[in-house]
Amino acid sequence: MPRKVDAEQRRQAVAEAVWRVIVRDGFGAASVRAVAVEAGLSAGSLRHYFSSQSALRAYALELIDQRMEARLAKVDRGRPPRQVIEDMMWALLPLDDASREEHRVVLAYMVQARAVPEYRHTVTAMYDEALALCRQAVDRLVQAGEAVPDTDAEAAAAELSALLDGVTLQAVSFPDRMPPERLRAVVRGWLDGLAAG
Amino acid sequence: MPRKVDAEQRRQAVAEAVWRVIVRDGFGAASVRAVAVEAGLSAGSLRHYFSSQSALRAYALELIDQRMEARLAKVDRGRPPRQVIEDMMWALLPLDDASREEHRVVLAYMVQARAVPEYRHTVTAMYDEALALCRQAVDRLVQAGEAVPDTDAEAAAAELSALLDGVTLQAVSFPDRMPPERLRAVVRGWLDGLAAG
DNA sequence: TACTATATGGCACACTCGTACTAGTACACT
DNA sequence: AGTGTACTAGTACGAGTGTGCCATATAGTA
Repeated sequence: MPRKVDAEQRRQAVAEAVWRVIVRDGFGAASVRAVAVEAGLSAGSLRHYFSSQSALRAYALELIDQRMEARLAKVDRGRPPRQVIEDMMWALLPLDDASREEHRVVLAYMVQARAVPEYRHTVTAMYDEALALCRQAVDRLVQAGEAVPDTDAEAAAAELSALLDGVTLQAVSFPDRMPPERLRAVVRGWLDGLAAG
Repeated sequence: MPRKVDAEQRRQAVAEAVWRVIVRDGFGAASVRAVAVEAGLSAGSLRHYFSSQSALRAYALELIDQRMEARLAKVDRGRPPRQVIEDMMWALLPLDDASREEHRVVLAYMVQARAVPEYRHTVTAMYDEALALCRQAVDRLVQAGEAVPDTDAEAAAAELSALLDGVTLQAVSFPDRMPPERLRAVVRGWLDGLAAG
């Protein structure tokens, strides 16, 4: 018998199957049976890892949040401010197929969260963290002299946060209109604008 | 019996019922039966106006697109450029409960469009029109001397488009974090920044 | 070798789904 | 008055849903 640590790996594998089904066929298609097939299990077997469908979906959301935070934590902080900030953005923004699919999952949950209160806490926490990150970015750029001193940090952070959500939405929904190079250019352009005043 | 013009009104009323169900219970909850109840009809009766569920959902998307374009067309063009541009933005952005719900519907379709190719054309057209509108806005501001002459209009339009999508997404998903005043402030702040260079 | 916990798959139940079909009603036109 | 069209409601069917239940298999332990 696999030990407990393997059970957690299996739960994660099932959650990743949830992501794939959501990306391929939409949130509503993530039925217990469809996820079980995607994960290579039977529906009855899946229920040994998740006692209900809502528990399954909730875990899949929690896990994607953890994965994104882990990716952000890996960014090397020992570089120039502007470089660290850009690296953080590139770690969070949908610049390749894998992260695009991740953000599609997050967006699907964000939309569903209005009908399913269970998702609201995690989804709102992700927004708050993104906004806080933007605020830190602006503060550091001001402190490093790469932004005009009279910058309204609060307003600039709100604007940056909206800009990042916008390019993310566009890259996720219209990947041919917002490819990685264009996405990077938009973000870099805004940061340059902050420096120029 | 009601004549044809009344039948079209009924179709629109049913489509609005679709919107309400999507906003309240999510896209997947817009079943034929649920929409029929919301519209005050029987499921069998609803099928006399829409031959299938996909036709119903497709019409509900087309109609919301028409409604938004109509709202945009109503903006008075005979005012100073900056005013006209702001008025257009306020006509399109989710600044009250009604337009917030409209954008929730659009966002739901945008997410579903990845699984249902039928929606892609309309949704992509809406994006393209928004981007074109941003491009026009930047051009007019440059022409009116309310933006620095060396502005990269293409890049600025892309940035503005992303910013608008971002504040829309935030106002729709986190209305308490992005209330109308804050949304207006973000947009005005960006336009001011364009003028300042 | 037994025993137990974990894991797996299959089945059954009540429910909802889209849709086809039928019957009945009300109005317009000849 | 008769005929046809538009409309409404209801029912039925097959498919898919979440979930409870149970039989089986495997691996670790006494």
